Amino acid sequence: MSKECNSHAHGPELSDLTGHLRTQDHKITAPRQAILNVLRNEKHPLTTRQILDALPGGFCNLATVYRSIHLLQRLGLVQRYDFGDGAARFELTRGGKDHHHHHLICTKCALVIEVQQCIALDLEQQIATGNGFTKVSHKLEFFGVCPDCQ
Amino acid sequence: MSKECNSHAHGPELSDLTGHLRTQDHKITAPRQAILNVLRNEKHPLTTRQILDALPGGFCNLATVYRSIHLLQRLGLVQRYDFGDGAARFELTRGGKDHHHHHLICTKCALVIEVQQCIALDLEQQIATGNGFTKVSHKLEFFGVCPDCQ
DNA sequence: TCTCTGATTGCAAATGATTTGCATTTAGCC
DNA sequence: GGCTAAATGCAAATCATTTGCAATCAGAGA
Repeated sequence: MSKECNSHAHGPELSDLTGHLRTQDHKITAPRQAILNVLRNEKHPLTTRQILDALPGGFCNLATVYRSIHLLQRLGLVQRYDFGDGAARFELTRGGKDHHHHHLICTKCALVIEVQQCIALDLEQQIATGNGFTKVSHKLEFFGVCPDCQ
Repeated sequence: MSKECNSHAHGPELSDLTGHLRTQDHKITAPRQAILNVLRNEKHPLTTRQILDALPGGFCNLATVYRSIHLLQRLGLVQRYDFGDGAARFELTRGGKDHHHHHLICTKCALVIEVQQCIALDLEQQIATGNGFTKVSHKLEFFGVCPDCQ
């Protein structure tokens, strides 16, 4: 099948991918590149099914999307989000691992807005030390009804 | 089967249940009372399966647990939490709807610690007005490795 | 460039959480 | 005590996700 995936690459992530993959004994395959490109063109988290549908017809299997996404997640290139429905969503990690953000999700129409502020980091540290936990992280998402749906 | 469910009732929630249910044309059934009692004796959120297992053998069906939990949730008596694994967890709403809290979960052993502080409420309001959203809520959970698992 | 080998993929079946259709039972009003 | 809509049990359906296995492929080395 024809590769449209890395021909019009833009941004630094594709080279990140190749770099990260290579250093860890993983192969740079067409599905992985294609999935990464889908994520690069999206500004909101996608479910695995949405990723699959965004790939050119029959490009790869849903199982491969799952496996690739998990790999990218392990490498820190992809971030997982949970919006409270049963499905995990994935978004490209942009601007380094430290740049984290949250979302405001409309419970009626599923509109997603990025929330840049994060106030939980201080509390996170406080909670970590207060309870003797290490490697502390947090998940924070906001829900509501957007102007159009009110 | 013998009813152990509301014989040793303690705390205000059971009367809350009966009150809430009655005013909305819902029936007070043995499964609903039993499920509520399980939740009253637990201080951390439970999955539907854990609720079922905590009920005396074969007391009711898993489908009934789901339906009851959803009803209790709609009535505001039960709160849903997501710990990032695939399963929803449910906890009794204590001390009125305003008393909300979060959790610190060990990613190794699933130990759960309640986090009383909540710093997201201010931000929640700010985000609501800033984006024109109404009925804004949020989900915030902390994850880490507990002292025993380090 | 050719070969080799372990990593990766596709497919289909398994798993686990959750929902649903339908016939039967039951709570609570009369 | 009987009636009726609501609730339950059961089994099957649905949806997200994982997994076993045989076929394929990327990339290192000849």
